[in-house]
Amino acid sequence: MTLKKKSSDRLADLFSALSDSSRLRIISALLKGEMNVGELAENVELSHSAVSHQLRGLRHMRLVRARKAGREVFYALDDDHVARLFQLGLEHVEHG
Amino acid sequence: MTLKKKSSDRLADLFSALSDSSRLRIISALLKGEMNVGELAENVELSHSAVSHQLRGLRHMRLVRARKAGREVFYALDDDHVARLFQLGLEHVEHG
DNA sequence: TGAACATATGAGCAAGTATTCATATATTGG
DNA sequence: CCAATATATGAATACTTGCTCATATGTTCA
Repeated sequence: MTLKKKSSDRLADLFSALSDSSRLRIISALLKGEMNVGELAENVELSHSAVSHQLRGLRHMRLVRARKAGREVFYALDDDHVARLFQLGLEHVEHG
Repeated sequence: MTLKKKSSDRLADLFSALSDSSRLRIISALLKGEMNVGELAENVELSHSAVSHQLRGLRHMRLVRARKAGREVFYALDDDHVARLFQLGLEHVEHG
C-alpha cells in the first residue's frame, strides 16, 4: 500500500488547517511574532468571534500555541514546519 | 496588510488540493512515477469515477499532468513543489 | 463589588465538497 | 462496423465547514 490510511488522514488534517484564506492570513500575521486575538481580528479583517473559532482549530492541530497574559491571549506559531509549509506553498503560487 | 487577499486565496486553493485523504493517496502513488487511472483506482481503493473526478481537480490546479496513450491516460506529478510539500507535511505529522 | 473589556463557545445556517450512479466519449481489436 | 475497454462527466446526495449571533467565562480596575 502506498501511504497508510492513518497517515493520509493526518496529513489531510494538516493541509486542511492551511486550506482556508482566513487561517492563512492569521498564520501570515503570526510569522512576524505573537499577537493577541483582537490584533489578529483587525489584521485579518474578521470578527473576534470568527478569529477565536479559527484559533481553536489551529490550536487543536498544534499549529499555534496560546500564552495568556491578563485578559488577553497571545498566539504564536507553535512549530517551524508551519512556517516552512507556508513559505513553500507561497513560492509555488507566486512563481509557479 | 499582512498577506494580499489574492495570494491567500491562491494559497488556500493549493492547500485545499492537498487537504483530502484520497487526493493525498493519489499523489503518494504518483511519487513513484506515472500511473494510469485504473491503476490509481486500485492503488487508492476508490472507484474509477471518484479517481477521475479527483484527477480533474488536481489537473486543474496543475498539480498533475496527463499523458494520453491509446485509450489510457497516464498521470504524473506536474511540479516539484508538490512532492516537497507532501514530504514536509509528512515529516510534521510523523514525528511532530 | 461590579462595570467594562478580552476571549471562548454553542447553535444554526449558507455554501462547499466527495462520493455514487448513470451515462457519454473515445480508442482498440476482431 | 461492433463489442469491449478506459476514462470523463453531470446530477443527486450526504457530509463538512466558516461565518454570525447570542451568550458565557474570565480578568482588571475604579
